[in-house]
Amino acid sequence: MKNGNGKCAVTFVHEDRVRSARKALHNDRRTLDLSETFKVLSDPTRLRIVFALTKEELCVCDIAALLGMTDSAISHQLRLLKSLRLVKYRKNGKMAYYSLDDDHIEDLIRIATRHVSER
Amino acid sequence: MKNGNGKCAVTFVHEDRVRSARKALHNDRRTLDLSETFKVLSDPTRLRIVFALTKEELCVCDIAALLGMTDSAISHQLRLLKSLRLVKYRKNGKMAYYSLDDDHIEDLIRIATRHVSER
DNA sequence: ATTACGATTGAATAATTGCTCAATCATCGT
DNA sequence: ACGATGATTGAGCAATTATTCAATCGTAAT
Repeated sequence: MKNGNGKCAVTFVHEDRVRSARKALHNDRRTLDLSETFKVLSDPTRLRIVFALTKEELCVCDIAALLGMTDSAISHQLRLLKSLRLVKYRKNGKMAYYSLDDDHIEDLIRIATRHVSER
Repeated sequence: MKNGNGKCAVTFVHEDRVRSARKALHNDRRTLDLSETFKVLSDPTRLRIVFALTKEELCVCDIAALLGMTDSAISHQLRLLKSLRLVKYRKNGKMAYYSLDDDHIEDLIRIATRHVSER
């Protein structure tokens, strides 16, 4: 008989290892928070925004000019970055000045850079 | 007249800052590589797989049992993780044993964890 | 008050993505 | 050789997502 249900025969699983590995799992809330943090950095546009903000405090308009995109597109992405606390902003008159909110972000980028440049 | 093209009036951009920020941008290849690395960690299922593999070397079947998913779904995700060199595997008979390929991954998770747990 | 402009927002669209299902491959045991 | 099993693969579907477009908000200047 074919093993049609897409699951392995339970008796052949390494039960001890699975039980041990289970301890390394986080709760759903934590797992989701982590995945969202990585997700916000998983878009090239948002990454470029972050790169730019490591150097300078910029307004929406600056970033749009720098990346050759519309203010609207940038504003949408900044809202995401803001909601996950990667960037913060201050308002001055009509302008909104954005900057990085968290030192960890640069660390994340540094390590990921090391990962992609090796081998 | 309304500013209908979605762009700011160029004369009001902070040209000096934009020029400075431009230096922080990476080339497209590097930016894309980085974003893909973050993207592979941006899915809860893949994150759980990585968590599990920090503790134990596991076969596809083990991971499927641990996460309560089909072998197929896990295999698809492992292929992604493998293609971005987050995991490696060795074959032994019918089984494929997966493990983490890179120390940086655990660093990434540690720092991201710090980010989400603060504040 | 009116006008202009930087910024934000919501709806719509096109593209991407995670999973399922079914088929297939590779290997082991008989 | 054959059947069973772990693993892989491709097509297809539902859900998510990045950007555009148009409308709107808030502030500054006249």
